[in-house]
Amino acid sequence: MSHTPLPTLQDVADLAAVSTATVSRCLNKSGHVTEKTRLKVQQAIQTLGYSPNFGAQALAAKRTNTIGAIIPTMENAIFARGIQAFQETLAENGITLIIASCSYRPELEEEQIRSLVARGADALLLIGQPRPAAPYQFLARRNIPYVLAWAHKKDSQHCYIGFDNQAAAQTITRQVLELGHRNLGVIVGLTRNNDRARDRITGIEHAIADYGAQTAPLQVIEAEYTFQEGAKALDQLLANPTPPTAVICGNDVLAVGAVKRAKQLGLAVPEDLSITGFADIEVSELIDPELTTVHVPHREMGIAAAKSLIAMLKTQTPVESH
Amino acid sequence: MSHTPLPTLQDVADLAAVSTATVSRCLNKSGHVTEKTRLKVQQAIQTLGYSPNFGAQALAAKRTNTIGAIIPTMENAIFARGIQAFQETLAENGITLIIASCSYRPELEEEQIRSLVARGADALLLIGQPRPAAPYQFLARRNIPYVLAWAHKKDSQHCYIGFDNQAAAQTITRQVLELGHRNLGVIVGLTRNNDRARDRITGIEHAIADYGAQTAPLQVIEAEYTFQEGAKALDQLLANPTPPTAVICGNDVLAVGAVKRAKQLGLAVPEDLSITGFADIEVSELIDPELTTVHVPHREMGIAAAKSLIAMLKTQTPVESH
DNA sequence: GCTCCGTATGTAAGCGCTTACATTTTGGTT
DNA sequence: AACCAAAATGTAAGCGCTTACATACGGAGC
Repeated sequence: MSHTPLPTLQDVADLAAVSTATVSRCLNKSGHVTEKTRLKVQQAIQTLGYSPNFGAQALAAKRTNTIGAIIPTMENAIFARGIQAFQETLAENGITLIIASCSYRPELEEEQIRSLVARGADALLLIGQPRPAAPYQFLARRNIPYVLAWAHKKDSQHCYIGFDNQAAAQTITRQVLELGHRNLGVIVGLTRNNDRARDRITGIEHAIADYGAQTAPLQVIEAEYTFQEGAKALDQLLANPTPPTAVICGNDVLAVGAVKRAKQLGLAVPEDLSITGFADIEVSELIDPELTTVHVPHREMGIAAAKSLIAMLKTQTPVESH
Repeated sequence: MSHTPLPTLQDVADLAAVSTATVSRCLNKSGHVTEKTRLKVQQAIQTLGYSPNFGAQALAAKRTNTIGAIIPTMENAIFARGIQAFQETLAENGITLIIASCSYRPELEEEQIRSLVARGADALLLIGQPRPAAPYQFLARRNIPYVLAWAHKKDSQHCYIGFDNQAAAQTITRQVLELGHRNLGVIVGLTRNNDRARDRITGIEHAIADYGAQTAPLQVIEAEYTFQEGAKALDQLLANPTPPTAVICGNDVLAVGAVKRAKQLGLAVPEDLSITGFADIEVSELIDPELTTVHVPHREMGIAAAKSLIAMLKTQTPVESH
């Protein structure tokens, strides 16, 4: 397949009988251009089928209108939903999203940060908090704004978009304790490289401490993000000589797995065994009885993250945490 | 925050006491460079903390090592899983993914195609088939390779990566008919702008025709991709004076919703009412009894799509459909 | 020691756009 | 009609990189 070369700004300028600068000004809605010339230019763009060259634009303007996101994985419904909203909001503002996934591996994430920046990301969305200083320095050096989403911490230099996992876990645990349970079990995601999971455990522990509850030592089982692992974890908890009467799960997927297993074992939920979830993906309403779970506004977080980054890009100043 | 300007190729060249061409050659692993000078250059890059400017590179090299994908939405687990695999495979090959979502709206998709190309996508992944000629012409004009994923059609000029929805639907319907059912109901996703859903209906109809089945007129209900809508659709089917004894669902989400509703109504599944799913997202194993569903290799499709595009980019030639 | 050739390196011309600055046009005042 | 500020447009200098082409180098063959 051979091609006539694509039209350039110059071609448009020639056809419209104006200078390249004027065409550029039309395109970028900057500067003052008469309605008349704007029309001439638009006409020319139409007939030529012109569309700007990305590289040239990026080179000359020193920005790409591109924002990068590095998430553990898109397969997790939690991130998928938030990222979808993030992307929609960016798109509304003429910004393209580039995505990398790091499979919960920090060293990979660090590499991805460099890669996305090298690819021209003007700003970055990162997930969670624990991270060595190097990547932050790298971003600071290049003056690249970023937000830390799905995470929360007060009094930090970073911009967080998220909610307080610890407080939320503490609340739901307290509810369970109010019901009279005094022997809890916990199933959470892998805490290695996942501060969200760790925060939730802390919240649970605090709630228990508040109530002076927990007759037996608190059992905490870590499990991968699948139904099967949730089920296996429940087996482990129940194998204990003094099995818990209530199980707090760190996310809905584990909770659903646990509920399913409990029913297989002939246990009525919540009569025989109380189980709670966390994170509000829609599977939680599927099982019977519907899961008691913590509501997390994923879409809202995605939208907030996008807005913050856009604001930072515009003002070149950091924005307050949410 | 103020900054010393970032180092450029020229800076590296100066420090290493070579020309910019040589540095460029080192970076791109092209041309012949002595081991000795390669080391000098590497050294210089290290000490300067150099990393190439994306825009300049794109402008000069006329490619971005970026591939775009336009999917209806990431919130649908089907696409999330496939796209995740797609992205991983691209990353292994040093290619970045840029994503846009079109919410099942074709006019938006057309706009996104232009947008991603303008953003420098070297190639594109599109979902499904029905699409006016304009976008294809646009891509041809710019010599941008693309694949049509999650779709399938024989003897086409396009490269498809997918499976035959019609055949799959026909197979599962046949299984149901083999069980003796002669009055089926169908719940599918919205067919408007969704050739996959349409193909599935066709497959179901063919199977029914093969068996000369269907005592009553076939009821087909379209429903949005949510559990609730699946449940509502089941209500509609059952409202019929001669309600179906088996329900074929166009996707697992609808099927799960239908199963849940059936149980609420006191119907045993599959004894009183047989229900099948389609697409194999993991929710289908959640409900009890586990759904009979059509297995779809989402990850494999994502990987295949990535490989095909990379190949097309390398050879500048289209690749055969899968 | 000289020629010749293949390989390593240097030179410099763009790639297509943005934007600071220079110039022209416009239209309201006097 | 002449003047002038403000608005519109034009001019042209890069942005940082790749790559075709030119040049330098170094050893084999005579």
